[in-house]
Amino acid sequence: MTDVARNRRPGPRLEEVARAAGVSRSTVSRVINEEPYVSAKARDAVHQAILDLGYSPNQAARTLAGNRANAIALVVSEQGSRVLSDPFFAGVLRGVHAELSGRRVQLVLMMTQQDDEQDIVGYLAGGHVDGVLMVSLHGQDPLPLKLADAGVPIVVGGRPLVGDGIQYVDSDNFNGALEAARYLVATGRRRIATIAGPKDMAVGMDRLNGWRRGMAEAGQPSDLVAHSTVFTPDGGAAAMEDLLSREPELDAVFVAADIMAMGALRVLHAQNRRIPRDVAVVGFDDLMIASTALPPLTTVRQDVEQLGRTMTWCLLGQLDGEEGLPPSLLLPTSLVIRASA
Amino acid sequence: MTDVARNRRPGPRLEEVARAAGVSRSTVSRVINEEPYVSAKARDAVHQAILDLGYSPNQAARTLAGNRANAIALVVSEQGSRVLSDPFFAGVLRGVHAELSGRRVQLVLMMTQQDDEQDIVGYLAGGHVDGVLMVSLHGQDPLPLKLADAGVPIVVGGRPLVGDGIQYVDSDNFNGALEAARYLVATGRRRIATIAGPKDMAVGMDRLNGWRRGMAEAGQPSDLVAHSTVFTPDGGAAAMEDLLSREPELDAVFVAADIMAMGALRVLHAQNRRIPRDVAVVGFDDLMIASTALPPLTTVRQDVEQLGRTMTWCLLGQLDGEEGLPPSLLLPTSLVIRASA
DNA sequence: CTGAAAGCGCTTACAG
DNA sequence: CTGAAAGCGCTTACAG
Repeated sequence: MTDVARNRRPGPRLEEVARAAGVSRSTVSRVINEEPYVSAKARDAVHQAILDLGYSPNQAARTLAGNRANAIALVVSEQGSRVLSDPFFAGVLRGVHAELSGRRVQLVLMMTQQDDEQDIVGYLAGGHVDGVLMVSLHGQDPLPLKLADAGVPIVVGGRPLVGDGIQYVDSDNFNGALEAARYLVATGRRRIATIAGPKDMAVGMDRLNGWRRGMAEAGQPSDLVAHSTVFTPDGGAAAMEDLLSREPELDAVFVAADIMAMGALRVLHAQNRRIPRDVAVVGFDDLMIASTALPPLTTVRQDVEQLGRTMTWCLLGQLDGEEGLPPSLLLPTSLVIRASA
Repeated sequence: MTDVARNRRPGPRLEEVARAAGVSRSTVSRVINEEPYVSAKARDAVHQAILDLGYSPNQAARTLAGNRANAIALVVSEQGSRVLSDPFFAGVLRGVHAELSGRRVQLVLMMTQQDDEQDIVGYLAGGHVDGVLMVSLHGQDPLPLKLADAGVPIVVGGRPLVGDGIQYVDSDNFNGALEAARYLVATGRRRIATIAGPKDMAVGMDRLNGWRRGMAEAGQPSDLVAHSTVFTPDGGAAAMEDLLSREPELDAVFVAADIMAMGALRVLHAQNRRIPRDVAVVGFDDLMIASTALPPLTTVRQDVEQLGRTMTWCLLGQLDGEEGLPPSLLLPTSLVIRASA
């Protein structure tokens, strides 16, 4: 292991602050932890001493004595480290950080590998963090359940496919897709297809089911479904080709992710279909690339940063023992109408 | 503050492991820390006990007793939280994580706000982490220097403009730009412009100076410089318009960032310049968008993940007190030739 | 509202 | 190679 060098901290200790303020260590501790029942006089003296001495409490000692880590982990369950470039992850991270700012809670970032899941559970259950935020890319991940079983407070981003009691926050993928489907129907489309995501991810299934519901409502067939196993432009392109060969007359496609929509647009262009005149295209996510696409993509926006924020306050709420927290939360989406549909 | 709930860890302690293995706590500690001078017999007994009991050491206690945090911080100095979506940051993070994996060192992510710099220095100098990795987006940031002064081991990603003794790792921006300039000269371009980055960022100046050197070598003028204050498509577009109005006859442009090159391409297309026939375009970074641009962008690739990895082993080396570490490091770039030049 | 004292779970000289 | 004991810097009942 890395034998991290000794790191002598020369700063003042609680003891010195107490002496400078003319109070006991207990009182200094109370002031630092913003506990009630400290006289204004004592509080002021302590604050002044802290300022004068440039005191910064030792977190390890606080954790050890207080049995509380003042840190939460953001665990990214990944099958390759490319997740980090994913706009979804970046957005969540932004939200988590925003929600944490101003609170004295540190964020520890962990990425799971295939092999070290045992270690991870041990570490996270070992009290090194107070709770866990997890974004699970494949819905079947057993980690959330294991952690919950081990008594670790956890909130998952994106509906997990396994684990009933686990609190999660997700975008309302079903209703987002339903709204997209209704919009296509309302604008006169009569042969509407969909490019769906992987079947083992809740996000994929929820969006597909929303679209299906929309078709059913309108009395339209819902046979034109092509699944892509990956959220990539190429996956979208292959699915689009498949759909076109099965039904050359299709006049609309709901693509369950903007990134796949890029591939679908490419194929439609290559086959000289005019967008939206011949084929209307609606995406999902509202990534940056949606607005710069040709033509600019009509899409269902999800607020990923809000997802991160919501996950964070849910977890902090759990930790604070707040009452009346919802078991899970669905965040609204909104249809952003541009030129492609 | 967030009063993070008590988190009773029910797991076994060192004490129990020692009892189960029939040795003293000291010996267990030595085994865990992989110290020499432990008999094979004792070692095996301890390992077995750890396994049987599912023991996971308490980090806070280790940190407190050992005066070592077993954690490093990745500090992102930001003026707005959009950094997180930046491919540069994502790449660095990926590299840091890759290099850390397998070592028992945690990564704590921190983002600085304008107002809390005092706190940050206090925290980081307070022994909560053993060292700091920092990606500083504006070169003038005083934080690296303050941390170094406070005795905190630090490695900066991207050459800082202030602070002499600070170890940094950067891509070789100067030589990358020089290679781009030479390529344009070699392919017969006679009126070569550049879109440079902000003057207060080392990355901007280094790439500009590399281009200048290339012009000087070829005996070509280096007057066609347009600075953009931001690395955005719009910034690149404005600079391109400026250049075109100053010199309608220009036949090449080296753009100091792919993201700005997108804007430059847009303007060139709008003015009906054929690329590369009328105007050759070379970018820098080799982002994803470079290969999907129209036409695919010839660009200087920098390996951002490698940057993150290198920063990390430099820091770990510092912490381990390794000898012969380079004061700073420049990573090679490479010209990726596509269709735009 | 305040202080003395015990204790959190480890590491590390020290002595053997 | 091993163990007994001190100590890391806090928090928290407990008693006042």
